[in-house]
Amino acid sequence: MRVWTMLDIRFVRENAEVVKAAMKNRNAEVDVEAVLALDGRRREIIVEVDGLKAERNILSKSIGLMIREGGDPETVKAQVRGMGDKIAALDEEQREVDTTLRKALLYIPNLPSSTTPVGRDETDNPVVRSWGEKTTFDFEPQMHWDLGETLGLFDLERGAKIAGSGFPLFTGRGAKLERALIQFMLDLHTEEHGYTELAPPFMCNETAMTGTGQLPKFAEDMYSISLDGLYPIPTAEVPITNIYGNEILDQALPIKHAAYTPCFRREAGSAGKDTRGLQRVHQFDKVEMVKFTTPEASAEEHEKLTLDAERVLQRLGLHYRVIELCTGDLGFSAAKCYDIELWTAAQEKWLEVSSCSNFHDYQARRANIRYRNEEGKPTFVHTINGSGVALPRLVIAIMENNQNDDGSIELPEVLWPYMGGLKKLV
RNA sequence: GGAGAGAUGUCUGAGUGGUUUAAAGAGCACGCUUGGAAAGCGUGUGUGCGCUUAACGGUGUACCGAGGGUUCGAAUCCCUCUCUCUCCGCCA
Repeated sequence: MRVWTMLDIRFVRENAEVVKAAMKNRNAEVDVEAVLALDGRRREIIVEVDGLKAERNILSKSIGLMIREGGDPETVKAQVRGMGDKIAALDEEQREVDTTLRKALLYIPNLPSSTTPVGRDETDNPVVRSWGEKTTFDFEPQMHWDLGETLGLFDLERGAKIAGSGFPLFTGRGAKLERALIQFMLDLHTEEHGYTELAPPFMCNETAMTGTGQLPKFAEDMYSISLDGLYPIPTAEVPITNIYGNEILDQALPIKHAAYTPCFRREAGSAGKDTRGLQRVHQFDKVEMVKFTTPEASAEEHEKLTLDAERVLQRLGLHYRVIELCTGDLGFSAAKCYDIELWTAAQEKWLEVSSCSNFHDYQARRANIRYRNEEGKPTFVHTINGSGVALPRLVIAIMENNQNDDGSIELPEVLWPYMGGLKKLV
């Protein structure tokens, strides 16, 4: 049985202290010693049971021979039957140990990259770079929830009526703006950045959700359709990464995919925080980029993917900054991560619109995605993904930064063709 | 939702309880042959988990859609499930 590993169990065995230190930097409580004990017992059992099976195979063959030659195999049969009982017992114990070990391993987060800054929480995240400048107003700027209502771009009350708070209903030109932004971003990534577009399922099964690391630990963050064992996706990362699950890829790397999907998040535990308007919602649109690379190329491909996301914001003329998450703030599956944040001049704060992560081989191990290295040996790929970008906060930034004193909103020039020539929301 | 057929290695495709140690063919790799190539001939050709080895390797075990079961022994028999195809029903 393949014990799913997020961390290479051999690596953990040989570098226990490194793993312990990494978990400490993450503020993650992980019992490495318990894992090592299970691993040790597992290997003991395998040595013993494989030896017994080898013996049994030889004896079983001799029984076949005896029968063919007219001998009486009953004595040997009885002997082998006894061995069978012992084998069954050991097999059973191994199954239990495997299950326990696998479960423990699934709850261990990835090791941060050696280049990830060590820090305790989000206050230790360094700013890597920024682009553009803060908008200034010579009038009192309005918030997007007021602008949107006045201009008829969305109707949050009616959205809440049919699905609940946090399920926005876009209307008229607001709905068209969503579609325009999606199309603009997909065109940019496919035509200029070399990504192949996908239109994946919007629901995934438990295996896929486990492959990318959402399950088992973050089940409460996900919606679930228990009757069918499905989960509405929290990000396109889940379906896209898992399409190559249990495969040995024979195509050239990197593989680069981009896709639009809606995203569904319960946002458990964040109730009431920054939820006004479109800031934090249960369903939102997003264009996602996913790459599969060799370990050698992953660091560079991660930087490039981040730049691909930034290009979206540059074309839209929006002021942003890139921060790097420190070890204490890093997501569960990520080894290294840049967040891109948009400035909104009305609320005067930064809004996260993209998270660009390098997972190293963590997801590839969980989902079993491999390629053949130069020696022809199956090797886990590295996976990288990032939003390119998420819509609601992007819409907020466009609305709040581009507003005029009469409450109208200037649309970025790159969107004009996608809005049927419309340049301004009045 | 109902009925039927099917799932074997990189591919095609044999295999209904014991030299299956998964036939055969194709493909691929290497070698021989050749001025070079083709043909021909020969050799090799998966994955996981262990043990062993400095390494190359060696060795054991498991894997014939998945998971259980029967048996001394399962690709083969039994049960459950998944997926694919065909027909019917329903439906955008």
